[in-house]
Formats: sequence, C-alpha cells, structure tokens
Amino acid sequence: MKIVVVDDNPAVRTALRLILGNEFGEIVTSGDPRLLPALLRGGDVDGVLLDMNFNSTSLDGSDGLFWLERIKEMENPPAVVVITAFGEVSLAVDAMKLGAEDFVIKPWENDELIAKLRGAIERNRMERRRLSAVSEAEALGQRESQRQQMTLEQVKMEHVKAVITQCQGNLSAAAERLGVNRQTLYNLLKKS
Amino acid sequence: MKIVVVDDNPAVRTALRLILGNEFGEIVTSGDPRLLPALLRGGDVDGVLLDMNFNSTSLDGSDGLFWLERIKEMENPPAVVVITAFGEVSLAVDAMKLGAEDFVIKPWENDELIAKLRGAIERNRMERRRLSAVSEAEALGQRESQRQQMTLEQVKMEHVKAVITQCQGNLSAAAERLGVNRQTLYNLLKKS
DNA sequence: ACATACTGTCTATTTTTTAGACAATCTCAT
DNA sequence: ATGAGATTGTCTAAAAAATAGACAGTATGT
Repeated sequence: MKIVVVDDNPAVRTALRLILGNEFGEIVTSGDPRLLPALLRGGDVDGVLLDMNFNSTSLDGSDGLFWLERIKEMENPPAVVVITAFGEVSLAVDAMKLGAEDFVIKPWENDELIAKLRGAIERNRMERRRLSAVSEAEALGQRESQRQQMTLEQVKMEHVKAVITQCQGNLSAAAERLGVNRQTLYNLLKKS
Repeated sequence: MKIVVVDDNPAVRTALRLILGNEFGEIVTSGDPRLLPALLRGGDVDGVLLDMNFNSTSLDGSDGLFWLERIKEMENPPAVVVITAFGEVSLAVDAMKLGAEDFVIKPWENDELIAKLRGAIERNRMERRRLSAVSEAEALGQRESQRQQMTLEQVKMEHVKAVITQCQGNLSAAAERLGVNRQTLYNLLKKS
C-alpha cells in the first residue's frame, strides 16, 4: 500500500508519516500540491491524504478542491481523504461531490484517520471495479456492433476459437458442442 | 418533475411546498418518513428533500440517515437532498457517502435550495445512466457467454439475421457483406 | 498396466457452396 | 409514365466442404 500525504505544515507531515507508517506500507509526503501529478503518475498510489488549506491565503478550501479535482480527473485515481482545520459543511459536501472518499477534521484522532483511510481505499476499489464494468460494456458494445460487419467466415472462426478455448483445447468436445463433425473442425483450423 | 418533501415540521412543509411548487411540477409532502417506501414505490419521483432530524429525540441525524439508506437501496432511487438544522460535517459526509446528492442547512436560501435540488436530480440521472451501462455490461457478458454454448449453426444464423436486418432485407447486399454466395444465403434462410 | 478418451489421418458418400445464366419484379430518377 | 439498373427467384453443373466410419498411435487418469 502506498499513501501520499499533502500538507503544507511540516509538523503535520512528520506526524502523519509516523502514524501511517505503521499501518500502511509506503508513505510519501509533500508540502506542495503541485507535485501531485508527478507523484501519482506511476499509478501505484492507493490513497491520498489531501489538506484543504494551503498557504493561508484562501482559507475556504478552494485551493484544496482544485487539487482534488485534478486528482479525480486522472485515468485511475487513488482514494482521496480530505483533511481540513475548518469544519465547514459546504466544503465537506463539495469535496464529496468531487469524489473524495472521506473527510477528516483537524485535530484528528489517529484510529479514526486510519480507519477512514482504509475505508476510503476499499470504497475507491469498489468504484474502480464498477467503472471498469462500464468500459467493458463499451468494449462489448463495440464488439457487438463490429460483429455485424464481419463476414460469416469471421464470425464462425471467432466462435470456433472461443469454444475451443472453453473446452481447453479438447477438439472432440469442441466439435460436439459446436454441432459439427470433428473433421470439419480440423478443416476450419487448417484454413486459418 | 415530481418532488417528495419529508419534514416533521408542518410549517416547513408548507413553506417548501410553496417555494418548490413554482419551480417543479408536483410536490408531495409528508411528516412521516415511514411513508417514504409507499410514496416512492411508483418510481415516478425525481427528487426527495429529506430532513435529518425527526421527532427531536435523536438530534444526531441517525434517523434521517436510516431513511436515506432505505431510499438509496431501492431499485432506481430518486435524487436525495438532505436538509438539516445542525450543520455537522460528519453528518454531511455520512449522508454523501450513503448516496445523498447534496446537503442543505436550515435556514436555507430559496434559490440555493432550488439550484441544489435541480443539480441533484441531474447528477442522479447521470449516475443512473452509468449504472444501466453496468447492467448492460452484465447482459452483454451473459449473451457473450451464452454464445459459446451455441452450435456453429446457431451462431451463423444469428449473425445472418442481424446482417439482413442491417441491410434492411436486401439479400444481395447482405450476402455480399457476409462474404457468401447469394444462393447460399437463400439456402440458409430456407432451412430455418 | 489398463481402460478410456483424444488425436491425426484416411476413404467414400452426401451435402453445401459456388459461378453463371435467365426471366420476372422492383425502384427510382428522369 | 418509362427505362436503366438493381433485386429476386429459380435453375444447372462443377467445385468445395461436411459427413460417418474406420484405423493406429498417443495421452490421461485410475
């Protein structure tokens, strides 16, 4: 498990590194959210702890929301738990709407933080699975529409190969399931 | 558009009915969340405004969360905007995690409430579409796996019919696209 | 080691596909 | 309406493919 912690306060970063280090595998910390794209590019990060209040200029969390959005528009984004000193409901709701998995208020309780982070990663995994089902739907749909442009020969062969695979290469069984003579199946395979 | 408003305060119900009546089509109000299953059974409700604090016994909103969960475990749940007098971040986060589309704090601002309700319904529609893509993926997957149990003959005929349909019954064109002789196509059609 | 099932290959027969041709019908733009 | 061009239904003869059946050799599992 790899966790990225982004908070502009070095003390917070150190504290979080210690706390989370025991529970999760690798902890990477950064004080600058602009490094997030680079840190996440590898695709091997499971969760991000993202502070909402950078550089004390804008305390409304809009800076944090901006980076949350950048993370969540990635291809396969990690789970994000948002962390903030100001427990504003509207900020929490906006963060959740942008796809944050959970929301923690400073000062945090260690056990709760760890639990939320774990839950967030799990939650995000489920979501990824669902999304991959969607893209699979699209892929299947494409295949389905492609099929209608294929020649009969191509359709036959595709099905033949699928059934053979399903029969683990047992040609006799495949032939029977296909409803054709075993020699016919041999002939079909010779051609291609 | 049909909106259901659930709030134990009759004054709030009246106010909401008036405010929302102009913007949305049909407004149904209820003081008892236990009526929710019945109210939503028709499947024609677009959005629910759900109060979190019933009967003042439990002010933590757990009652409201319970009903939110009941709504969201329905087959095709409407959008839910949660409304509460106590702006607790943890409550907002929990509500969002359970699938609420947005969160409003009393006293509300009319324009904001309407905007959030509209946004929630839109948001929910998108989500429904995504989910139907998932179930379509499953359906396609089933067809895909069924296909592997079909005989070659069945697969051929299914494809032949699909292509003929696509060619709007033009057999010559279908035969060409299928890569077979026109007479062959005739023969195939005679058999079935 | 034994029985069973699968493979690769063969033969002869039956079935299907094919190209080509024909008149009849359909379609559509002039 | 009419004529060109495409489509249909049907036919023939030749080419191609599928079929049942048989055979020895090779896994496979008990």
